Amino acid sequence: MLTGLEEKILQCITRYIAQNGRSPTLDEIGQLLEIKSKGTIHRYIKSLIDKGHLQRTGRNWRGIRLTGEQNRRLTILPLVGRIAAGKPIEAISEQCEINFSEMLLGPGRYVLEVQGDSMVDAGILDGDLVIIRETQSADNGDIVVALIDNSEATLKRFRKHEKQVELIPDNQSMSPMKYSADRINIQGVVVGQARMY
Amino acid sequence: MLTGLEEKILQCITRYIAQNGRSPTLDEIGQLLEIKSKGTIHRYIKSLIDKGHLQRTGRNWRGIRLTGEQNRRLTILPLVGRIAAGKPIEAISEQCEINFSEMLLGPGRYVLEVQGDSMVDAGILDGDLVIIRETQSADNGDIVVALIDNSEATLKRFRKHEKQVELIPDNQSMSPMKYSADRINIQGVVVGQARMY
DNA sequence: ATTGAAAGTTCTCTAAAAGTACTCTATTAT
DNA sequence: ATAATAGAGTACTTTTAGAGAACTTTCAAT
Repeated sequence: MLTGLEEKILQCITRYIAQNGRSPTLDEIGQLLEIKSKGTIHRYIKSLIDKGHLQRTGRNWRGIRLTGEQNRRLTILPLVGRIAAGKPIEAISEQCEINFSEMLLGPGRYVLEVQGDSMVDAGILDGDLVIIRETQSADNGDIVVALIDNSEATLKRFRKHEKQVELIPDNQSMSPMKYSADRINIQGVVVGQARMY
Repeated sequence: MLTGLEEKILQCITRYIAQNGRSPTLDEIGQLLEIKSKGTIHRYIKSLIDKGHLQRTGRNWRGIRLTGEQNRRLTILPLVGRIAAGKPIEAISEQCEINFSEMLLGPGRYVLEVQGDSMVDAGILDGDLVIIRETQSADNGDIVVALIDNSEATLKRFRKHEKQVELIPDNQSMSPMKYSADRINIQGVVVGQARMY
């Protein structure tokens, strides 16, 4: 169980290492978090080490390491910055966090594993997971789970015309298909996508 | 059986944890429910603990925990099946759940926002989030955050040769680059990728 | 090898915030 | 009537957060 400051310091160290490739000094942490006493920082670093979230390499300066052990049940990760080829990691000004729980989970949601390449140009590959929000309607441009003639299911981009519905694969080697609206049932829309390595 | 207020408090705490990743203080609960006395809140929290719907970790601040079931609901979604073009959704035989917490989160991890198209063929698009595990080493084929000459950061596929390191963009219109091994520092490897719509 | 600045360690003191344990009151349903 | 529920409020304890002084260790420039 981490206190507020412990959490802040841990995230600050994680960010610093990600951005600079080495760990910060106590004073640098103090500067980033606007704490003037390095004694205070040290106290919390120590308790983070005791709790197994950090470790020290000998007694070197900048000798803090992240452990990688110790399972915290967390749902929040620090958003450290933007990475683009040929530049240093661009730090994000404010302390920013990504809450996956808030992002992806919610009532009426479920996960499907994607099979096939019909959406590769949208960055949805074979084997990816898509998070679906259950709904009967969709907007133009949404990626939907559509049921055709109550028998086939498919994942396609949705476009509604006058009395027809167009299902568009995001794959240059496949062609869009048009159906009369009454043959298509929307089962849900894609609200997220995830992949593990 | 829960009383009306007990129910309200339990829901309030569950929502707070989902949104903030940590439990609320008594005063915060009071604010959300427009109850002025934290003594009252405390009384109901206590009875919820007695009834087994909540638990406390030690005597910490924000030390309220959800018990098993409710806690798991915050990070898991049901994996319903596989979807492929032209077939009904193929149900997955066993009850299967995707636990995003286990999958993506953990200590020593952080998130970067990807800028640019260097990994599009790997399904990592401009604006996607990648989850990085902090490490100094990588295996061939891993997608890594590499620091070149301690100044540029880049996201590329990693391949080690005898004394050289090759950084390969997954993008047909870009070329791989080779560097002598001492110019390259691995900062982390990609363990996950996520996108929201 | 010496040495001084920078970094880390160990303390003590203070105070604000959070949790705990009560008492007292009002409302409501049985 | 009375028991259960809901709420206010007060007094108290514990935890967390922060400042700062005094000390030791590390590192790099000479």
